[in-house]
Amino acid sequence: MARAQPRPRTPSADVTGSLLAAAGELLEAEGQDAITVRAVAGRAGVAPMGVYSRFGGKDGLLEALFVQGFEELHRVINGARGADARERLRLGCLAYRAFAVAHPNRYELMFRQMKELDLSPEALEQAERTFAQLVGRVEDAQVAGVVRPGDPVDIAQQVWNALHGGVTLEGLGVTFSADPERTFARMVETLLTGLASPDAR
Amino acid sequence: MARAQPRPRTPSADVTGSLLAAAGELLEAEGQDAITVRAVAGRAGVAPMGVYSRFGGKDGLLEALFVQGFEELHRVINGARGADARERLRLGCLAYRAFAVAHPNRYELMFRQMKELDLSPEALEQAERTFAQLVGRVEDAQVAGVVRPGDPVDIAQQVWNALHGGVTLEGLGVTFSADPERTFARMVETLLTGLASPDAR
DNA sequence: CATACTTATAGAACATTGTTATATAGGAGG
DNA sequence: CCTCCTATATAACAATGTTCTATAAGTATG
Repeated sequence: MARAQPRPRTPSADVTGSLLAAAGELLEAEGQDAITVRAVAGRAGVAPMGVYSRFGGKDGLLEALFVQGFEELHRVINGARGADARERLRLGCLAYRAFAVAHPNRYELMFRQMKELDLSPEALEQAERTFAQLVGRVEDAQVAGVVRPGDPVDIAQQVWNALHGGVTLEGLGVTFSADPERTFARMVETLLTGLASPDAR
Repeated sequence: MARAQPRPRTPSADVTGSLLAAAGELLEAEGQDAITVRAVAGRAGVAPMGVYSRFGGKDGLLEALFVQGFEELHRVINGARGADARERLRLGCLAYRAFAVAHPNRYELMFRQMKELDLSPEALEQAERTFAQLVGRVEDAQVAGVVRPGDPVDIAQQVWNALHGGVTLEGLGVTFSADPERTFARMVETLLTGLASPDAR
């Protein structure tokens, strides 16, 4: 009997995972602008509607990539070990850059989305956990006497400012130094040296 | 035939200036995303085509805003005066932040466009002039003996990294410190203190 | 097992954007 | 006065995020 042609449907049960994986691949390979609803859905083998039913729209998909990114960043920093507190703080900073260099498009997305879309509390919490990691290493360095006393959050913010600026400018390709990695490492040393002496003000 | 003047007849109004002004107003008021070809042309009272005949497209318009921004940033830093070389470097850093805080959307555009569109050599030169300004203040501080010897470009890059990161994170609203301006000022002090001692490596 | 109901998905449609093509108004030159 | 050229306005085109609608797949119910 001549029935109307049935519409092909995706047998895969893990549509959410397929979409997220497709978006991640597009992001790493071609950058954030390559993430279009149609491109992601096409790569995942589903219709564009899937992005809306599963993630509530493109923004939800980007937020999922944002959270993934901070989870990975947290892992990378956590993997930086050192003999003493100063070294752990220093290597944590270098690990921060290593992540950004290894995943430039992901890093860019993480901080661009921070402004463009209003993130859910859960997503923000993941970012805050990563910052708390830095605060913890600062506190350890204070206890060890290699970083001056004072609000560790304020000091960690100073460090984060410098780290973020360094990887951002390097990612933009607007570094004027010949060896950005070395300049970054020196900047971290400069900060640690400056933080070793009491606040001048 | 060939005319002596390339543009013998000017339109009744300064269309180029009107478009640029309209784009600047939209940028400052509503941010970069508000800059659409139709919105800019409408505000300037001309047809969308004007953006293409005058600026070669939206990218040309954004580049003009980019150049304007670096010109203004250069002026603001240049206006920062101080009693000695260290103070001039310090106040230059604070002036950098003052510009970014006063024109957050403009600042964001300046650094976003640096990646997204390939800028003309003239536009890049304006940005490099602004960086050279910072290098000059570093050199003066080296001569005065308040910044360690070494490649001034490398040291200026360290400083610029920190400045850019500070204003970027503040602009994103992801500062964890209670008083971002104070944290920024302290970060500059930390850097200057660290740069006062010879390179540890 | 068969039927009715719910849910998820495919495909099309809509609004907005940057861009390009086409037609027209308004001087400049002869 | 007529013709040509430039600039502008209008319209059309392609891509994108989003919404709408019909229907296939799945689930409960008798």
